[in-house]
Amino acid sequence: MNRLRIGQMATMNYVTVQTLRHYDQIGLLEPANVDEETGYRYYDIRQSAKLDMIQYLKSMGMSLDKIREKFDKQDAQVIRATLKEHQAWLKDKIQEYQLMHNAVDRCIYNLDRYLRTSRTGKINLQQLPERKIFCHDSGIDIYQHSIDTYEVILRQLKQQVILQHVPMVYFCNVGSIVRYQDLLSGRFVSTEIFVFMDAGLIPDDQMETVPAGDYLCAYCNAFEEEVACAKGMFEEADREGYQITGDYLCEVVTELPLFRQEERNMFIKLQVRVKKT
Amino acid sequence: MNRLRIGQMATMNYVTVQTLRHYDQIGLLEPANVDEETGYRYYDIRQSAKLDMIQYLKSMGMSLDKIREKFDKQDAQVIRATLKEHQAWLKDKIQEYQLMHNAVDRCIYNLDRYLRTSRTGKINLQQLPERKIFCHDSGIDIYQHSIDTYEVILRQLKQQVILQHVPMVYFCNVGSIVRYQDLLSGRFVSTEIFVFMDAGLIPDDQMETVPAGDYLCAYCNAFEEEVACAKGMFEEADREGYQITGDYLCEVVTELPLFRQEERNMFIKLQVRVKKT
DNA sequence: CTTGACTCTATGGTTACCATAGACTTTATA
DNA sequence: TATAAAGTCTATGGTAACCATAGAGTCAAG
Repeated sequence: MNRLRIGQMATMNYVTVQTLRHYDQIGLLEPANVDEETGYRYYDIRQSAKLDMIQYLKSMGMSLDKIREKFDKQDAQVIRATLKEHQAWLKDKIQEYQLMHNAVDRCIYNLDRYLRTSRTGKINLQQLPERKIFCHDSGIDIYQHSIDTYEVILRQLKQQVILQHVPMVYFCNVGSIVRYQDLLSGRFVSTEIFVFMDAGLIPDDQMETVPAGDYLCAYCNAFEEEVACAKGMFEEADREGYQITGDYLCEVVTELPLFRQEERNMFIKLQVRVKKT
Repeated sequence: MNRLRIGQMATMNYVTVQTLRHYDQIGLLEPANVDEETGYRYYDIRQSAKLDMIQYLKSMGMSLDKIREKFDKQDAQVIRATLKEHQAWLKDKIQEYQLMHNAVDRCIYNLDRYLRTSRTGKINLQQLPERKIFCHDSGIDIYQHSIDTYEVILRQLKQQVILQHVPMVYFCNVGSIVRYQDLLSGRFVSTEIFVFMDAGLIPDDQMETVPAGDYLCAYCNAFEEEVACAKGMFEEADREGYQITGDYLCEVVTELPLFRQEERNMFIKLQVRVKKT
């Protein structure tokens, strides 16, 4: 029982022959003895204990390198510390994947909204919850410039977002803002763009709050249609007796360079906070 | 603005030059044009949109291959389906890591128990919760054989466990069982070994339930000490007026081939259900 | 015209193996 | 005992998403 050939050792432990050879090569688990002439590896069944341990640690997500380190250092306290460390790493991983999962959720939600609303430009009233945004002021009015300039400003925002260690998943939900003051005085200008964020992602004082409330909303399919569509929305507000009470937001709901290749293809949602007069 | 060199494109988008070159090589994002003579890549800033999308999908955990597929097929429904599929994959991942996290938890708990109890052989009464086990009957009495035979039987259990698609993390918490009937008739024999499992891992009828209740427990450090230690425990039960009411379990709490290399080094917990007479 | 910054291709590295080829060894069968 | 079949050996190249490096060529400014 203590001269198992590699194939026997492998089948007994439900691993492949290559795996055992690999562990030998990296010095993680060396056969009990090796025939010098033929190079044949012979294992002792008691080495299964170490192999079990390897598989056990591996199934906790530990790398073979780390596992070997553990076998090298034989101090229980050091091992405990490594386990703690590894546990923290796993917790991070879980959070990371959770975040991804949420992102996919949002993506599907947005895609569905796009598929449903697709080509309509209808104006409607929506009750929207409080939202958090992270703003970037470029000092340049995007309505005075082409899409190229918009791209450059977006790059600036992207850098800001990455510097804040916010994952890229959030970057799909950006927008621009026209301030209430400017609206009142008839200036449709926007030098600020933003990205929607979840609370807790970055310090609160870095974020701005968009209040909950009634919003007049409209969807449109292209950057170029926005101004006309917004104008229509403001007229509708007037007709229906709504009074504008806050900033105007242009939210990029979903953008699919999937369809029209190589260029931004935006589905945007215009929104402005109102109250019934 | 539409003849950005690779370095400019890279810095604007917070990616490395190599990454862009890599995306070009695999045909995921090709530069707007390439100088045929020098091979220099020139990008258009509007290609940032596609790059954003790539980074966005990547941050959802999608592989570049899958992303490219998405760009190839341009059907929104197909994309939706892929997203759903990816979401399910992420959910699996999260569960997987959660399982790993629990495993590390248990491992640390066991290690601590080992470090605290280390060399004592004291007998004490513990209230233990209900537990689930997965049994394997080899037909061979492990107390009649050496550690080598025990290893072979463990390999059989391991195969059973793997065939049930139970992750290896569970395999660190095994044990052997002496049935109540055998105890009563004075036969200290064990042909069955088992692994502790969580409810829901495999169909309920594949698992056996170890009832909650009062257990007389003792720890010991080696396979060879078990029988003597168990005998001491039964005598103690007699003296203290406890009546044995169920199976005897020998649980391998933690085993650290970390310390004594190449061989199983067990820390085991003996336990038998009792009631006060 | 030179210098320094930039870019090019090609190669080897990362993890934990799997797959394959071509040569050799062991075991089982005829 | 000869041969066939199965097992084993080393060496190489592949996986994913890049990073690092070497050595050669290119570009823009002074």
